[in-house]
Amino acid sequence: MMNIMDALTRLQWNHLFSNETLESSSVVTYASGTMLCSNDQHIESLFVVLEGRVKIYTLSEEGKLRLLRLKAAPTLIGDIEYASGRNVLHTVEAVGPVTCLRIPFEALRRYNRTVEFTEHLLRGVSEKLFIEANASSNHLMSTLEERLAGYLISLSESGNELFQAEMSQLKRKEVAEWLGTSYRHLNRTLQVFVDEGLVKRTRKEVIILNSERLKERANGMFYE
Amino acid sequence: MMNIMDALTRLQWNHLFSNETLESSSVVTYASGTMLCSNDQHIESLFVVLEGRVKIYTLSEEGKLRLLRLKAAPTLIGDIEYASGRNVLHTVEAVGPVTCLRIPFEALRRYNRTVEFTEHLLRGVSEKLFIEANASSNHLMSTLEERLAGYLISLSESGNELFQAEMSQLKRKEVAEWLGTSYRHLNRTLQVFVDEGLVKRTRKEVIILNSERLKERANGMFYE
DNA sequence: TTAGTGTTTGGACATATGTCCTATTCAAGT
DNA sequence: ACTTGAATAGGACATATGTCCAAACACTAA
Repeated sequence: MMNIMDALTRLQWNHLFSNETLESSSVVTYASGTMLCSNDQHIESLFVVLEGRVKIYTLSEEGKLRLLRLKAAPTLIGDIEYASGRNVLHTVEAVGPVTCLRIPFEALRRYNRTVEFTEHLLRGVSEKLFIEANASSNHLMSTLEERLAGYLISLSESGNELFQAEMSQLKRKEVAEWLGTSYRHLNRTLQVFVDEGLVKRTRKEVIILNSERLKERANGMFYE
Repeated sequence: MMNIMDALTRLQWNHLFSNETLESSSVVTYASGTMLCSNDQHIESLFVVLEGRVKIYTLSEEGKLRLLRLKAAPTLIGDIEYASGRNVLHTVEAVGPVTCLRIPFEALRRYNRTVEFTEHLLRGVSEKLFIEANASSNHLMSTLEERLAGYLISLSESGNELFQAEMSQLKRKEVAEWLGTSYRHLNRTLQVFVDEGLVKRTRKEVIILNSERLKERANGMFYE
């Protein structure tokens, strides 16, 4: 059983929550595959993901999946909903076992309306907005070739460890979902790069052969 | 010359700013077409748009325009950048004369770190995130036919006055930019609706003939 | 009027991407 | 060693959308 205060201290988030708030909270553990919250549902707690990784996506009515991100701890889940009072924007699912601190919104409203905490939320939400907006622009303005090249480059460049930790080891199908395209088309585009000698493809992985030219293909696209 | 306090009181935003903050601020007026801030630039002030309308968009390096929204006062500009410390996310341009209260970030940092104000920003930013995320999902998951039908329906339904006020009277070209498509393709799709008798098209406007079937075509798409 | 400029309309064509299917390959289990 | 199921690979075809262009129309200013 993990010690909450230690965990929060490690993240330097210990000053964010009042004692009353923490007393109203609980540590929860989710098995792989569990949904912490799902699309359009009501939500009543903030989750502080302390350990493990989560998958964030939206599922449309027709069943299409839009994968937004794989995120490693620490992350806040439910901050957007707490701030806006709306239903859940993106579904969050545990990838492997996940430990979180679950804090009821009610406790936050009662015991935690401090400037520090609110500013923390604000920073987090605006950061998310930046990522979402950029992803959306990129998607709108560039072709899969550019985005795929960008993805491969982003995985290989140093100084991008966070992205790498979170977004490498996606399965091919997940990469397609993340890039917002079909599995078929991802393969097709990969093959183009293979034909041009930019990458080599084994059954398990893609190896960059010519990162110079691949980066040109990415045309400025870079994820972080 | 407008009275700031009156204007803020009318919006019920008077309690948000301290006296020191307001003393560091100034009222500015922009002529139509002026950029309040532009893409990727540094910004040092928050703008409270008190009167007029602004156009929010991003301009890619290649010169492609992505129109996000036409927004009427009251709106905050620069909140996202203030919260995240990043450069400007979206360009904002005056459509017609615009009056704002300009508040230096520095003043906010010094004299305005209250819970009320921070929560106000937080609500605003998360609201923007919702809109952005939905727009982006819609775009990704649906065809222009659905989005255009959705746009037309959204303009015609009652109970959607805010959207109508902000988004009607776009020129055809702007509609295309907003829907994220080419002028050509917008016309093509419009023609499909004409051929099916769903709408009538004069040189200046589009008139809905069969809102029933048009709504079916929208397939749930609705803007507000 | 005439010229000039911007807006609307639509043809012709190229291309990015999706859908549907079928092999093939690999890994895990019985 | 067989079977089964997931994951990879790619053919064939349909379609949504972009690009480039030219004609028709409308509005303004000289």
